[in-house]
Amino acid sequence: MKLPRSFYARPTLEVARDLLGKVLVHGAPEGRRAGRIVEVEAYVDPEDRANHASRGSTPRTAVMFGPPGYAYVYLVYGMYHCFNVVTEAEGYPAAVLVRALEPLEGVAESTRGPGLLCRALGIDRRLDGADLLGDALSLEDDGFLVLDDLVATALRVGVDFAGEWAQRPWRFYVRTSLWLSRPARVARRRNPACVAASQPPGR
DNA sequence: GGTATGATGGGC
DNA sequence: CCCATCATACCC
Repeated sequence: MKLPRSFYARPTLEVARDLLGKVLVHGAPEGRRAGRIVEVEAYVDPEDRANHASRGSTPRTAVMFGPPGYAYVYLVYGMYHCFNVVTEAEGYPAAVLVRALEPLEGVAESTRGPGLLCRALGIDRRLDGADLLGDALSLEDDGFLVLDDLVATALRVGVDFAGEWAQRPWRFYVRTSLWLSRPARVARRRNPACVAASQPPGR
């Protein structure tokens, strides 16, 4: 079932954590494309320099100032799109960036990264401002549960320019997933202990 | 294993 | 000029 509006109208860090395990669905004309969310980042605070809305409302960021449960989709580095979920009450600009999906349905390319997953699901700026309770783009709960023990936090990727705000541990991911973004996979190789609990005991 | 760099185009 | 990225080239 689709997540209700009330799911999104909450503190952004709670929404980010709870988005892990939910299913992102693009109801494209060519068919349904879907994946399970395994990695996200929170853009929580209007003062956060990494938050696109920290310089006020602009044509690009206006949707972040609107009601929760809508898509914020933008072009990044001229080549890729990024998909975000607008959170909090109307007027408070915050969002969660979806960074990686486990492919579920109709997916032929990699979904391991925010730009790649948009390409794989066919998400672009035409879906900016889409209502996530609508048919084109939605988030669904299929009953899959991500236990707290499987959730790790880390610094957000690519926001070094944001000064002290870059030090906030506002990235959340399923630490055992095979489908994380490249930065998350590299970090895990450097610190295998972060998946130790997922290894079967003994042989 | 790691870091550096260019593609590419809209935003401010 | 700035980038909420990614693939590739090259070096240890």
